[in-house]
Amino acid sequence: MKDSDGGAGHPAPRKRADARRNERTLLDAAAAVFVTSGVEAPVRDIASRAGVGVATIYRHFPTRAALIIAVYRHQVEACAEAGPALLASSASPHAALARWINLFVDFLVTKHGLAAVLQSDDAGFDTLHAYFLDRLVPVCAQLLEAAAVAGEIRSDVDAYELMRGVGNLCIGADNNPRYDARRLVELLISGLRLPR
Amino acid sequence: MKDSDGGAGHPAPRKRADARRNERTLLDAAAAVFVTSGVEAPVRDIASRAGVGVATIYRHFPTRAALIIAVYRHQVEACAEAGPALLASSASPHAALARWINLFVDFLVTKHGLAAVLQSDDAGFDTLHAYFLDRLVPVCAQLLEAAAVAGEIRSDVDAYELMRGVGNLCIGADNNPRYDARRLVELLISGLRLPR
DNA sequence: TAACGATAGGGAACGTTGTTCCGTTTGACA
DNA sequence: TGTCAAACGGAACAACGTTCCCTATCGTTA
Repeated sequence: MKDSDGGAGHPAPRKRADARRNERTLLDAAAAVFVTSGVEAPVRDIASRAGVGVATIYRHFPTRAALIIAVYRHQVEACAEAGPALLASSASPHAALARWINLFVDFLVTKHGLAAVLQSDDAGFDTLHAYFLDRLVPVCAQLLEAAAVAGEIRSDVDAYELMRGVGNLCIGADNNPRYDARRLVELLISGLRLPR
Repeated sequence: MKDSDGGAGHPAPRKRADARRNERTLLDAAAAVFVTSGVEAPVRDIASRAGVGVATIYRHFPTRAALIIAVYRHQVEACAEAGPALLASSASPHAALARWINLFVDFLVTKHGLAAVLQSDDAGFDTLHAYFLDRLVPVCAQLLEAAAVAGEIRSDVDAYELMRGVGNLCIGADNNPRYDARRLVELLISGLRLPR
């Protein structure tokens, strides 16, 4: 975790005012374009929406993954932090798990194309991949562990695999009335129950 | 179903010999390139592998979807026909369903990138999408119906949704030792069981 | 067998994307 | 106010899908 601005950051020479202004402008523009055209919208679209040149995007966000991470960082953090909270407030670990997964699914299906890009094996998205996984897999693992200890689910489920699976199920879930990712994820989660 | 060649096809003026030869050559080249570079390999790669110009590809296969369908048609047909056979030979409808889904998963995970393209909302892949769905959803529906009648699974599962879900779970399953689509699909299928 | 017309082919050309480069502008500080 | 590094804009490059047009070839017929 690097200090973004506040604090006594010695090696952070503080960027120029126009640079910081443009960074904010770009984040807003990207967020807006992502909503309408998906996270794979052309770079030029984002640039022109922000009123800057394309090079400015690359200067601030060296890869598209970095831009996507910056746009959604807050929501991912919130999701990650909700895990322990749900575990504390829910009736059972399995209920907490189910609700947390729902949170994640809600996040994904409302971000046009994000789920698809998240599973892409394009090398450019490696850091995006890594960020989501690093942040969320441990939370998922904690919930799985608690539910397993409580004897509610089988104990041979890998958190990484489950997160990938849930992410996959969310692909194409937007604007398709015949495909409801939530329902399938529920099915998957109920498949976690101890066979008997 | 249109007659490919044999039979008394009146409106089929029989293509020129070089055209038929190139079509076969292209199918072979495409199959080979798909194996090494995935189904989204550059058109030029396929053309040069076949020793023809790019326009020749478009003349025979107007869209990439058409080419993919042509390459995998046999295997898809075999999978579709295996459904009723499994239903007849398995101990229970649920077992038949599980085995049939496994067949489908095995097919998908061995075709580099096919699962991803199958769920893509790119308009160019609509016909590919439609072909797979038209051919396989009815088979799946039949198996689901039989299992539901036998009281083995819940009856509120939509075949289309299940097929999409299984297809989604297969995305990125190749060359990733930490992600086993088969395991997750099994979880999903076991989630189909009647809650009790 | 030679000539002809339609069929099919090859590769250049076009449009769209991501990415990089370079000359110009601008903010920060003395 | 002058200087200079930081930041900018847009042109330029590369890779891709797709189309176009001229040429080569096949099948037929005289």
